[in-house]
Amino acid sequence: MDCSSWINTSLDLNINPHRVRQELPKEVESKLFSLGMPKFNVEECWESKRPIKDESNSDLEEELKRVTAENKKLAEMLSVVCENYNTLRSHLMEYTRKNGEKETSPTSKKRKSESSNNNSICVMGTNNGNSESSSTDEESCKKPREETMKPKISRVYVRTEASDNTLIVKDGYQWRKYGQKVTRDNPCPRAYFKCSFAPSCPVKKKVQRSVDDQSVLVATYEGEHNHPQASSQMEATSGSGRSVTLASVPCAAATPTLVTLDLTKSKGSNDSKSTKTKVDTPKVQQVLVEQMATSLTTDPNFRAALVAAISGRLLHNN
DNA sequence: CGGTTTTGACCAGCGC
DNA sequence: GCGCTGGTCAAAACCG
Repeated sequence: MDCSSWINTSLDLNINPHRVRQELPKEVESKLFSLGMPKFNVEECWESKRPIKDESNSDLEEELKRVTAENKKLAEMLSVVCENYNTLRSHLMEYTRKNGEKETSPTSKKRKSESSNNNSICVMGTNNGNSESSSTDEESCKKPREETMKPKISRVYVRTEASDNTLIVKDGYQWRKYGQKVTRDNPCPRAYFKCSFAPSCPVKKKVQRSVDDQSVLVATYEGEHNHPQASSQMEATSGSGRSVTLASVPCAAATPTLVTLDLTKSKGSNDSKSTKTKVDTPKVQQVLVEQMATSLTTDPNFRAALVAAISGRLLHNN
């Protein structure tokens, strides 16, 4: 699989309000650049919007209202983006379902069934400790007979640093490694994990590096957790390592509410539990991600609002 | 000291 | 039946 073309779609608006002004522009600029947006001079934005020191209170209040309105506008745009994402995903599900019908050749053999029983695919990437994910979390649509007998299996692709040799995929749950094996078709060892948060939790996880791209970890989950996620919030807010939970987005400095976009829990309205979700074709994943990125980066309103919000945020925090 | 990781041994399924 | 392979077990080592 050629994963080198995966696109970083992370917005990562988790701006630390206490960060000094000089640090932020580079980070924000790099994030926007990773979205394909042309570089813009944040300093200019900053300078143009920075209030005069002896500005009156009325001006500050007006500025506050403006920033609030921008935040509201951004929130609306975010909801639109989410809707677009769900629409795209439903289209993807429809596409994969049509393709999947042609290749449903269930086998009774245990080992061979593994490759044909992957009904949920997640794609993640890491970038400087921040994580993003697009995921589908569907129920199996295999024959009911098999569905009742086999645990739910999902597969997650995690892009890691090339120098990262660990087989750790931080997904908010607590795992205990119980085995490691070198398989025949992959020189990299496969690690076996059990969920250790709840003793009765039947979920198991296998983690192995991709044969084609060893910077990509392939985590295969078997079963469903029978307990709440233990540390998703902690993982999301810490921003360390690889996490399934998407980056958090604080809304305002005065009220640091976290909006966690946990796409892994998207068993919502657009999900069809009877939809087959075998999405092993990287091209399909790439097209999906590209469409998402394009829909964001080509929207001038979104760009303008984002720039205004960031600069306004800097202004507000100063 | 308790939990986790490591790692060799063991077991079961499958193909020949 | 035998060998190969993937998955699991369990004792020892490790770690905080």
